[in-house]
Amino acid sequence: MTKGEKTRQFIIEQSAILLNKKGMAGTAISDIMEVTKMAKGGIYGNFANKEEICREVFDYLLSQMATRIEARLAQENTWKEKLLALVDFYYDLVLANNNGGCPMLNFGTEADDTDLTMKSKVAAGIKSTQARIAKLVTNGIKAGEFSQNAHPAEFALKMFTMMEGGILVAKVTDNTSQMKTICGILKQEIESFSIPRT
Amino acid sequence: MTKGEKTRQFIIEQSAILLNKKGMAGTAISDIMEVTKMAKGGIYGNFANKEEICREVFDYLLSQMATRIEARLAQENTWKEKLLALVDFYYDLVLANNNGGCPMLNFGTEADDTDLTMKSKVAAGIKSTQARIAKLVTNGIKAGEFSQNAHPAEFALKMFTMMEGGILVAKVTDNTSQMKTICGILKQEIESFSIPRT
DNA sequence: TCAGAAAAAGACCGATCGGTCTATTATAAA
DNA sequence: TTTATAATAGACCGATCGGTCTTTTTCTGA
Repeated sequence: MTKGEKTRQFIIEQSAILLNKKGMAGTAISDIMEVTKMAKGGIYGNFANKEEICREVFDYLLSQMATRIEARLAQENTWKEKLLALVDFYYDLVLANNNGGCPMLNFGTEADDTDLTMKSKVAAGIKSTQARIAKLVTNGIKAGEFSQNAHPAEFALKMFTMMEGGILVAKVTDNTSQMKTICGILKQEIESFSIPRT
Repeated sequence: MTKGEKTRQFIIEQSAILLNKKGMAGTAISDIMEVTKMAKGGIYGNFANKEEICREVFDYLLSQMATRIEARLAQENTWKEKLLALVDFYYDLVLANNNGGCPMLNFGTEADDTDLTMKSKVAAGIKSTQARIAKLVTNGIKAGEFSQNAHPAEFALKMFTMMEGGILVAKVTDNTSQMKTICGILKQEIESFSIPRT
């Protein structure tokens, strides 16, 4: 990793939460200068323009989430436990920390009518997030943990949309009680298609 | 209604979709001048600042939705039909038209970390939207259309969050199929707590 | 240790930002 | 029709925007 690559990564990491909170249009290069304590030349020596910083920050935030999720799920032994842990993960990661919430929600709502490139990046993120959930259900069915009647894609859609909606509610109302209820509903649904251990 | 009040309303109406699409930070006064075909003095003669325009536009978008919902629900006779119509309404209004989507989602995600005033306005909107859904369920229970086991607040939370999440997915992926699935799931759930007519 | 290259600083640029102010125009009551 | 008033146009303001460019500093390999 060259010095340039390190600095580039440093800028991305320092700007990530800022951009996730204030948005792309709401974040100025001067804000990024402030948070990185770098001069403008240092920023633009590593990025062509603001758009590029936004794109890389979004990629970073998504891959960071993915990494943390993988690590968390690896601790669990059954697909059911992994799925339950994933529910908790969203509650913890997105709300407990002061991160600005889910990047797919933030960047997605800002980009949907204005930024085609970012929009398709978010679409890819949503797709793989739902695929991750669906895969856990599918594996659980194969392993005999879940009923054949469980619907992987449908549950993934339900879980993803409720989580995103729940994050919106929690952040706007400054109250996590509804998010807790949502997690409870989802866990109950997971129980409902689980096959009791004999 | 004085001329000033008319112009004020005109500016709000013309700017509403623009602001809902491009966001508060992403919309410049020059954009509002363009869409209203008014000069800067005309805008600032009617509003103290950009924030005030944003606030009034949000109020307008919410009350517009409320009005349309009331009108649509008034056409139905039973609480169940009203509830089913509300599901369809969100699908139609928010996605079919090129409106920029749900203002609570758009303004909420932008404001949650930056704008306390707007944030509490969105919180109020979310609360009353959920209350509207819950009320339909409660009335349905009272009228004997729904089972006593139906949970108004929980269903309202589920429906609201799935809808908002579904709108995000639909807008970002340019595809309404998942939103359709969500509506199907919700309608099925409404059926599940409905008492068959004798 | 030093020379060449890579990286960063910061002055600078034109454009645009939100917002103000005065001159002009439209309105409405007398 | 006149006159006071309300409303709008548009020139203007300083600040800030994203981005460039030259200079200075830092790094690195010989």
